[in-house]
Amino acid sequence: MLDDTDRRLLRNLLADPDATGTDLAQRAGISPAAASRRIERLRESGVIRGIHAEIDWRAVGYEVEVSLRVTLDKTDPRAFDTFLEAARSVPEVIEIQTFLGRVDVRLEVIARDMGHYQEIYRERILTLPHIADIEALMQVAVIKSAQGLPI
Amino acid sequence: MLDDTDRRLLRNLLADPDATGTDLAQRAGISPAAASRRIERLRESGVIRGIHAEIDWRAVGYEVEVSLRVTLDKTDPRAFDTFLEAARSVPEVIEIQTFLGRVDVRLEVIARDMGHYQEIYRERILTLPHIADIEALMQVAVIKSAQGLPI
DNA sequence: GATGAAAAATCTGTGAC
DNA sequence: GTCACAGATTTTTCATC
Repeated sequence: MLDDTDRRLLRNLLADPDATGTDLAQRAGISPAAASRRIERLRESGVIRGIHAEIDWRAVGYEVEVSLRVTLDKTDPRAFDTFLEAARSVPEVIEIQTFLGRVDVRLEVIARDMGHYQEIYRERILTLPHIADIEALMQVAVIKSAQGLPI
Repeated sequence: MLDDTDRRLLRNLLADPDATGTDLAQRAGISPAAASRRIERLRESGVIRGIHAEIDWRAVGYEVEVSLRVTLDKTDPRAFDTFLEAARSVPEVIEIQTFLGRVDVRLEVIARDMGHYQEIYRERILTLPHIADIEALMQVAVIKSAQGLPI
């Protein structure tokens, strides 16, 4: 369901995100038409989840970035779903990951400044359903996000 | 340094990553040429850090994803830099974030399976310099990553 | 079912204003 | 900032393997 040519396309796409389809085709040793069709197929099958712009939140006025580890109340079996759905609707929550273990969820929250963060935290985070415990870390920087990878 | 038109371009770029420059121009109420120049400027100034494909690692054979919180040895003042540089060179580390507080760094590590993870953990993570403590969480899923945002 | 070649459609970027 | 245009890029068509 994923041959060597697909892998080569993906590897180059990650290593050089600004490469054009024609570039990728050349490096994978196929024609631009074939590359175009393969990449389309990879998107439809979900291997490529999307092609997104990565924003420097600080540069657009969001100076505060916080990583929250949330532990949920285990008494309600639907707590997980209810919580996730509610968290998804908070615009300042820019990432949600779920885990296996004591910590259930990690939320990445951005805010314009500390006052704004306090506001979001009190009004939009603490009000999320089924929270048992929260632990917060202030983020300083993102150094690396998925570059050259061994696909 | 960032006017309403820029913000509108960014907002639409995040909300609809597949939109073409021409689409974004229309929605921002400017000509495609102006949009092209603005987006170029946003990239050069670092507001747009890049445009990357997001991969479903499970779909390409990386079944295991682990989030590691690393605390560094504080006796060496250069520990931070040395550690980060070494961590950056590990291909299976797909994300590095630094924090303010007890935990210094979060690493996101992917592996093909548990055996592979053990190998990476022992040979490429534990061998990183200046580690004082590590705490691991197994990731189950990523639910949301930066969609519609209040820019 | 997938490919390459070539044409068509579309998009991006530049220069003039 | 717009407009017009040249150049590049993506995508479709079609014949072929």
